[in-house]
Amino acid sequence: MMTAPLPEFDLERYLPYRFTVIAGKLSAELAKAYKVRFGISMPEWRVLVNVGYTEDLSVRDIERRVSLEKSKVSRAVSKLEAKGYLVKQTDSDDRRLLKLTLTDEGTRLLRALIPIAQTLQDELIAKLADAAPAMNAALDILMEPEE
Amino acid sequence: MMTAPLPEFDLERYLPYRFTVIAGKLSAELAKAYKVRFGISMPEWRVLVNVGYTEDLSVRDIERRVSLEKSKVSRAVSKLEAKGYLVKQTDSDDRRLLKLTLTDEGTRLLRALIPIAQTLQDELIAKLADAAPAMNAALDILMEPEE
DNA sequence: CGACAATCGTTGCAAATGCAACAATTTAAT
DNA sequence: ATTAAATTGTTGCATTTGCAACGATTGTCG
Repeated sequence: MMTAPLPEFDLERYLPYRFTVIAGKLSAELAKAYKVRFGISMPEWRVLVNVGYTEDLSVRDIERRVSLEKSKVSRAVSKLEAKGYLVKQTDSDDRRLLKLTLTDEGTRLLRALIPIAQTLQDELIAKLADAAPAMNAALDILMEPEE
Repeated sequence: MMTAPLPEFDLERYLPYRFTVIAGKLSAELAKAYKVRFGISMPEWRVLVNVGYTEDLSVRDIERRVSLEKSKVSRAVSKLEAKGYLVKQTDSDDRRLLKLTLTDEGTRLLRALIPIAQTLQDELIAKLADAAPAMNAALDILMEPEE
């Protein structure tokens, strides 16, 4: 007995799949460069950027801003602290919170990392050419939180 | 002594980051539905789709098509086999290769999974509205393999 | 033919991940 | 004020992941 035919479906054009593949490719390039040359993982990089540009962030703040699970943030922060790139202080107003601050060494590291990220971004934009603005508009829509 | 200021950088607008976040969101929805209702993981889903629509695929074929590491493919295939959704046969022409085929039960499962995926896709397209075609064009560019 | 390289799929193992549980602290409720 | 509920960051644990090594098979080149 034959089973009924499958409905049409093209994985190659399927959006969640496409995003996963592209995200993997894009992050892999950066991840490799950072890991090899600086021993830094993607979660650590994201934490660094956040702490670098905003003062006295907490783990929870970062979790919210960067869609990074708090356990991931916590571990990334601990590693960065162990490497001397940032400092944890407990907030005196609310002692559940941490105040995270880059050390000078952390700032130096971040200043080395950013041009690499920026170059990759520039290459992508160049590759996309005309399509870039429309794509960014689309990404804006997809980034906004569920209703 | 002050450290030099950081170059400008906006993580929120950074493409690899944005893709990672969006990919995570989109896949998470599907992954949860599939895991809860069918006990199927994302790698298993991708394998199912591929085997469902093309005859006698090998592990290597799937790896190539779906940017899924061969160890991931191998494990997904084994799990699907254990659940009775597909069958492995060694290719008689080249006995290093496997010929993967869905069982009837696997076909039934896939037929249940597809509408769920399709609905999600349709919602996304609706949400994107005008931006959809341009975004797909951009994704095409980003999907193509490195030079 | 025969040695050597290449390819396929699997597996071992260390590292990364997700999730729930937890202690510490703060907030809310009665 | 006292108890209960909620929040923050950490950690334990099971699962997943990535990567290299491996056996098995096939291809290449003398």
